Amino acid sequence: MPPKLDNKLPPKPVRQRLPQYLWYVREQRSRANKYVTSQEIAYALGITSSTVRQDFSSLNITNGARQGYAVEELDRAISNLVHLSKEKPLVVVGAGNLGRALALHGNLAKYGFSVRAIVDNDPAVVGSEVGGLVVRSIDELPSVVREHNINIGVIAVPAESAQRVADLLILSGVDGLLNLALGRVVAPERVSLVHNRIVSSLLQLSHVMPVD
Amino acid sequence: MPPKLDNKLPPKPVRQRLPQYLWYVREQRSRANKYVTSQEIAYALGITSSTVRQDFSSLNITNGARQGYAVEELDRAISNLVHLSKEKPLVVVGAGNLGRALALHGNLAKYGFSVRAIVDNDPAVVGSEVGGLVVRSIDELPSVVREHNINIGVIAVPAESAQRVADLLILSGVDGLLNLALGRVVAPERVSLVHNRIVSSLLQLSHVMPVD
DNA sequence: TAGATTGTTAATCGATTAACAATC
DNA sequence: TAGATTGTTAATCGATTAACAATC
Repeated sequence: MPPKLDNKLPPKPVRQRLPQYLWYVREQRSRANKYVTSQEIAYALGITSSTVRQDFSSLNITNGARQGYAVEELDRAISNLVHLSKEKPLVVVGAGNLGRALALHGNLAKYGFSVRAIVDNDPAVVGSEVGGLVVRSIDELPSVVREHNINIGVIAVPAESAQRVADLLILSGVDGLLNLALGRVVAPERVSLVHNRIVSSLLQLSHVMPVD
Repeated sequence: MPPKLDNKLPPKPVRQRLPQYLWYVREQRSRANKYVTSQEIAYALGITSSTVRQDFSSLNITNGARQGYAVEELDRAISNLVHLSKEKPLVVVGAGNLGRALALHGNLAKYGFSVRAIVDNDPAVVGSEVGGLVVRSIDELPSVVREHNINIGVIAVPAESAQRVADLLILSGVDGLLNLALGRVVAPERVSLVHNRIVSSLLQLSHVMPVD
């Protein structure tokens, strides 16, 4: 039996926490801290140390049972898991405020994401420049995707067009979608789909629905 | 015993779905559909009809056991629950790309959120205009919050400053925080806090961590 | 009424937490 | 070694789903 070749993806909540783990670990590293315990991490992220250990258990790192996790090794393990150093080319559909903000968003690059193209359906916008990229027509989407080996599409269009754009992206060969629109989007099994909606987040603020 | 005065907040996952319910219901309304069943809603949002009914059960609406829910009544009930028509003033901290996109984001208004002010700590940015608002200095935050009766603060600054900004917002009297930064943010019990991180969403795309 | 759909209880599923023996 | 911290199993918690009697 091989060592431990289970190539299973960590469950969604774990994947959600990975970027924060990474951020915290780097923070420690930049302060020249060599070790960090599950308790410290837990406190910093507002979760329990048990969750931290549970999450890390699949990481296949050396057991630092006396002084906690070795910062450097942790960094490497997590970075590796999220393919941090691998370029992940993406296209932004919709050159409105949100689309532009995303294209200019510096943090994406830090995690290996690279905005390779931005497209829009408004002829008045096509041809204008956003962060060094010329906005191209949505009609060119298929060729743009092919050209740049893009496999992630970001949907930053009004709700009504979200599904249409999704279909077009999938047709163009993308296999991952980030939907920023409120609209309904469905995708076939083989395409992974994540929703991120600012308005929903705001409505989650519990005091928005006061008990009084 | 009074009718049913349990003033309990719906659980977080329900709150997450409310905007989507609302969006779908309005969609139907705009098509002049009078009734909608839990099955139709479920299909549209990619969840089960059981979840839909479970979520709606606390809504205190008339039982439309034959033809489903009355669109108009649903709309009213959900809108009411999320205080859709009530103005919810907010301040955006950070006039970078993300902050500006948010301030210009039309959808916020549709849900009753109103960006009343935007502040930044960079003197070069203070004084410039974003969507009809003049960017003010972060030093003025307390008075800005008081002036406009703001109770929601949006954190759109680099990770390193996130906690500092949060503290300042809380001190200024805000009781809800939306954190868009990757950094760690903690807040006292009485302040509600929600995180929304684009990078985390992107990393959730499962194909970013391929099994091969 | 008969048929369809809800509202609600109970069963299932999955994630978080607690606990503790194994490890350094 | 003794003490601290991990890795992992078992217990708990909460959300989703299934099922079905109540309702229109």
